Amino acid sequence: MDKRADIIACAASAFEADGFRGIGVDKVLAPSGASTRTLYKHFGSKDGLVLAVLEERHRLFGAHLEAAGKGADPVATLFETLRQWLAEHGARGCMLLRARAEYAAANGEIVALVRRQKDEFRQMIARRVEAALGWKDAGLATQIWLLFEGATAAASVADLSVVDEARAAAHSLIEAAKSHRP
Amino acid sequence: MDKRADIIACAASAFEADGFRGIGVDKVLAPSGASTRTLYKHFGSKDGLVLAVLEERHRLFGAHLEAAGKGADPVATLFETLRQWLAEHGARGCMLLRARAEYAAANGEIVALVRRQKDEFRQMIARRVEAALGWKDAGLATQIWLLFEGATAAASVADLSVVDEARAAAHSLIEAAKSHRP
DNA sequence: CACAATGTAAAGCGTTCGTTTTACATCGCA
DNA sequence: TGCGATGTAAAACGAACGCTTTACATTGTG
Repeated sequence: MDKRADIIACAASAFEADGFRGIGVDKVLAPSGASTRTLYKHFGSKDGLVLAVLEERHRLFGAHLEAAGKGADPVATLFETLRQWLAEHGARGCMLLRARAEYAAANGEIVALVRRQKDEFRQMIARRVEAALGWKDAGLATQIWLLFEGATAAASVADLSVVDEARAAAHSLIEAAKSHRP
Repeated sequence: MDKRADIIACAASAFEADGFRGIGVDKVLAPSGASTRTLYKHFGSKDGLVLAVLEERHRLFGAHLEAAGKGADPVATLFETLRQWLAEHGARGCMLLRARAEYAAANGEIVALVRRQKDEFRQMIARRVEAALGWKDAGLATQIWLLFEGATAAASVADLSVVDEARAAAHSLIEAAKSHRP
């Protein structure tokens, strides 16, 4: 019975739906049934909870990617995992970037955390691009990353097929790169 | 001396820096020197001001695109205008999508407005893709859109060169499309 | 001049915010 | 058995919130 993990999981849904600044701690805690006292024992502050939620969110999506494996096409797997994630959690834009934007002027720790997480994410994509291509291509890796972030953002105002379109674009770019340095 | 426009312009900067829910009307009005009374005369509510800011933001970026013209490469112009915009206004993610996310559960009118604006934006991209290609390609237009949204989001946690990378990717995709149906 | 429109200045409305505090229940372990 | 750790319940804190109101200054136009 890990109350801390329970609070984080329920809080993530609440923040996802109402934003971080737009919801109070009482409503954030309501789904988990925890009291405010327990919140401040575990996290110290609302911002502390936000940090924990972001870390867990990043870890969980990474775990999904690991579980999906790299398969024959490690880049396509990226977008298939994204589509499945969005179908399950709802498409409201990247929670990490949303938090960064809402706390840009209010909490530098959150800004720094998200920057670190995105750097890590980019490196993971670069590794997959190298596996698909046979050699490193930093520019191509960035382009795949942009398609990923674009699909995540766009899915909040369009249907999930944009993720398939991103996957197709990534495939085109990789094929073009292959033909230029075979 | 258009006080209404002045309030909107100053409020846009304030919302950009602190988010929409994370800042009070007093601080939003401070840069323009307007009183809360003037705010409620003009916009009726804080949410009304947000709607006006979003409409102006969408209109202004469209005007920048118009001013830049379509040139020889109407799609490249898209990304060059974006880079210039981000350099001038700062890269904190698309303000429209940020508002949509913050008001997803609180204000359906804002959600609907942003959806309309993004649909309009996609159609403008589709027209540019058709001009560059010589024929319509809805899938390709969506892919270019994803690169645009991806670059806008990514620039908040990376440097502005990601916009150039997005432009390069768009160029690759268009060249590939040309060669497949010449 | 008079009047309507438009603005600022500032106090105050009730509500909600993040946070702290007091009081009490439950459980694993020495 | 007893005690510390961990939890809920609920009240209360000052501050900030969105918004309203009263009072007064400025300005363009009949």
